[in-house]
Amino acid sequence: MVDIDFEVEAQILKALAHPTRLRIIEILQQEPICVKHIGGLMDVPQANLSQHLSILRNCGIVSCSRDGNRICYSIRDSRAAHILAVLKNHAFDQSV
Amino acid sequence: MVDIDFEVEAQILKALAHPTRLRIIEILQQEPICVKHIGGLMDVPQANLSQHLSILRNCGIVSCSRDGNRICYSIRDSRAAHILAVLKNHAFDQSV
DNA sequence: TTCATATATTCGAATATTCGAATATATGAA
DNA sequence: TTCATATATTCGAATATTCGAATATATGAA
Repeated sequence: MVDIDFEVEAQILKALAHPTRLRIIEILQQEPICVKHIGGLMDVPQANLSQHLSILRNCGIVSCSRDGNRICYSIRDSRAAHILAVLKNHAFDQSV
Repeated sequence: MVDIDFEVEAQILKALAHPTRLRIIEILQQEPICVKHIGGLMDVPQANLSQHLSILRNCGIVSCSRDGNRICYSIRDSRAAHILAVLKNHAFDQSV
């Protein structure tokens, strides 16, 4: 019995599984944007926002590039945006 | 600034964010199936499997119904299957 | 150089998750 | 009733996550 291992996939989901990080994905989905601007949309302390961005970066969900003073983030793994879209559908198979 | 709250969505992802639980979703996606049969496909101790099923049940991702001795599980929130499908595409926007 | 601005990192306490071990519960058959 | 089978729950130790506080780093402007 070959057990398909969803280790990596689970890691991706774990990285996305936080309200703040889902919100970040929603923002980045519109357009690449710098940390300052993300913070302006989110009411999360800078250090904490940076921590969440780091988690998304470390598993390849987002990437960033420096532009002078600013660091601009964008979505790198398009599955993140797709997953967010699926979540927003909240379609259930059967009714409760 | 109205902060859209992804609390519930994050909970769904957190419930899915485990290799064993993703594997369960993959199995249930084929057909509803009882715990014994799931265990037969997974090499996970019965008690642990039951714990994972409980997590999926508690957030509405799967539902179950008793059939005599057996308890048959099925996917209730179709987003789970969709998210698994998205994960399997592992399509990246840009190359590394 | 010095300073302001933008961003990241480190640390640690609080909290949550994971999983094995032990046990409980429910059903069917004898 | 008793027992086997199927499944769930409880407990606790190990580990991981979260977040604020403090601090570090990088860039641009003066």
